[in-house]
Amino acid sequence: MDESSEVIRQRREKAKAFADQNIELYPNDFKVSHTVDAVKKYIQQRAGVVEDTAVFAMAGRIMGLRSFGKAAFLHFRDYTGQFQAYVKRDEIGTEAYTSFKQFDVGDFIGIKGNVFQTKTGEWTLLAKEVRLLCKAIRPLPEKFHGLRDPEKRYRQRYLDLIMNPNVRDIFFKRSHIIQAFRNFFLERGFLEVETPMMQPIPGGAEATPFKTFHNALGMELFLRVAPELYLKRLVIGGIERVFEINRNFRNEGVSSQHNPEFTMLEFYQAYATHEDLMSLTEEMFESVTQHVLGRTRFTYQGHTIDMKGPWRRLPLKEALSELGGVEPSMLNDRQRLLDFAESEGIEIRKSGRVGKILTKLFDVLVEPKLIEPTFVVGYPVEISPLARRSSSDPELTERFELFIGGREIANGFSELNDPVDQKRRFLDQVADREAGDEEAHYMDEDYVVAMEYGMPPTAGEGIGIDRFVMLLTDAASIREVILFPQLKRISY
RNA sequence: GGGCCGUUAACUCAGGUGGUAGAGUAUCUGCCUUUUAAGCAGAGAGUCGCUGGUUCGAGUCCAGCACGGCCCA
Repeated sequence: MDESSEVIRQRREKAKAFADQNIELYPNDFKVSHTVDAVKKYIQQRAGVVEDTAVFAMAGRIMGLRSFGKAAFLHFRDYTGQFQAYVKRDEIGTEAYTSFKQFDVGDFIGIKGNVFQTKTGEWTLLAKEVRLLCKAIRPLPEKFHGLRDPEKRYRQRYLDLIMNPNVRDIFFKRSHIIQAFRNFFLERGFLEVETPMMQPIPGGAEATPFKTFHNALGMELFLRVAPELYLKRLVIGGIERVFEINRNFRNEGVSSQHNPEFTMLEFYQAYATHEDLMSLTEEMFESVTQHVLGRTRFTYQGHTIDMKGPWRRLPLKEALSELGGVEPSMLNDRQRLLDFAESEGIEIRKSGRVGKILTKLFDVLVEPKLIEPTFVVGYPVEISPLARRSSSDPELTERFELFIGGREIANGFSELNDPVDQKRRFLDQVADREAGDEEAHYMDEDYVVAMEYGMPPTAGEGIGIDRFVMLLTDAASIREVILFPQLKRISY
C-alpha cells in the first residue's frame, strides 16, 4: 500500500534521525495531569483567572501546525477535545526546538506548561517542555476537505474518526442509544442474557443462515439468524422478563439497508400480549429518543418524525388497499394478486402462498410510505409460524410490525405456546423449504419439547438497533452506523 | 443478479474532438516569536484501478476484470 510515497519516505527518515539522536519514537512514560476537558473546566471554574504557576501536562495528536521559525502554534486533540499550544524556542531551548521542528501533523506529543490567553482570547498552553510520544509515518488526509471517499472511510474507519467529527458523534450516539434501551429494560425487572450465536438449528426468523463447522464435535453449526427460540426457552425456564442485545447474521445481499451482521434487541415478557408490547414500545421509543436527543421530534432524510405516542395501528390489508392501491376485493384472491403484482413489475415466486404475496406487495407499495411511526397489525398465520393465532380470526396472528421512516424497525407478537399447533406450523415450514424456499424455518423438535413442559402466555419483540440508530442520526446508509461494515476483500 | 456513475500525487479534485499529466492542501528548502484554511519565495512528488485491444501514439476510444457509490430486483 503505497510504501514508496515521497511523504512516507520523508517521515521514515525523520523517524530514523530521531532514533539516531536517541530520541525515543514511542515512549510510554509521559504522565498526563489534565485532559483537554479538565483544563477547560479548570479555567472556567476560575472565571478565566489562572495563576501563572499552574502547570499542566497534556497529551494528544497534532491536528494543525503553524510554524514561524522560532515559534509555532499547534492544535492537539485528545479523547475529550482540542486545545492550542504555543511552542517558543526561548521557552524550551534551541536543541529541543530543533527537534520540535521535525514534528508533523498526526504525531502524538506530550506538553508541559502554563496556560495563557492569546490576543484573540484563545486559551493556549505555553510549552515549557515538548515530547514526542509517537511518530506518525503516514500523513493524515488533508484538513480542509477531509476524507470523503466512502470506500476509504469504511475500510480505514480510524481515519474517518480522526477527520470527520460527525462520524464520532454517530458512534457515541449509538452507544448512548443502546445504553438507554438497556436501562429501560433493567428498570422494569428484565434480565439481560446471552444465548448461542452458533446454533445447530437456526431458528426464529425467515432468513438464510451462514454455515460453519465445529471440528471437535464433528458438527455442522449455523450462525444465528435470531435468538428467539432460545429466549423463549428461558421464559419456559421461569425467566419471565428477559432481553438480549446482540448480533444476528443473515446470508443475504449487502445494501445501504443490509449488513450481513447486525444488532438486534429481543425481549420477552410473560403474561403480556402484543397489545401490551405496542404500548410498551411507544413508551420505550419515546423515552430512548428523549434521553439521547433531548426531544422526541427529529428530522430523518428530510421528513419530520415524532416518537411521541400513541401511534397509528393499521391492519395489513387496510394498509394495502389504502396506501398500496390494491383493490379490497382482490385481497383474498391469489390469482388476482399475482396478476396485480406482475402488472406492477413486482417479482413473486409463483408457488408462494397468499400471505407471502401480500407481504411482498406491502414491502414494495406500502412500507416506503410509512414515515411516522405506524404499527401494522393482522399478519397471516402462514408467514408467522411462531405467533399466536388471533382469537377473532384464526387465519391471522396477534402480531405487529413497526414502521418508521419508511422502514421496518420492530416486529412483535403474542407468542404461540400451544406445542401441537407449533409442531404443525414447523411442518408447514418444512414443506415450504422442500418446495424450494431457502428462508423457511427449520423443524426444531427440541423447542417443541420445551414448549410441552409449558410456556406461560408471553409476548416478545425484536428491534433492529442499527435501523433505530440510523433514524436518530439521520443516516441514509446502514454503513454509517456500523463501525466496520462488511466490504469485499481487496488485495494490496 | 441488472442498470447508471466513479477509481488520476498523501488528501480533495481538474484534465473538449487521442499528441509523454495539472491545481489547491499536504511535503521539502529559505525567511518569519500571538497564529488559527498563518504568510512570502522556491522545489520535489504520479505503474492515471488492473489486463488486453485499436492506433505511429491511449488518462482520453473499445473489451474484460476488480473495488466502491446510487438506483432497481
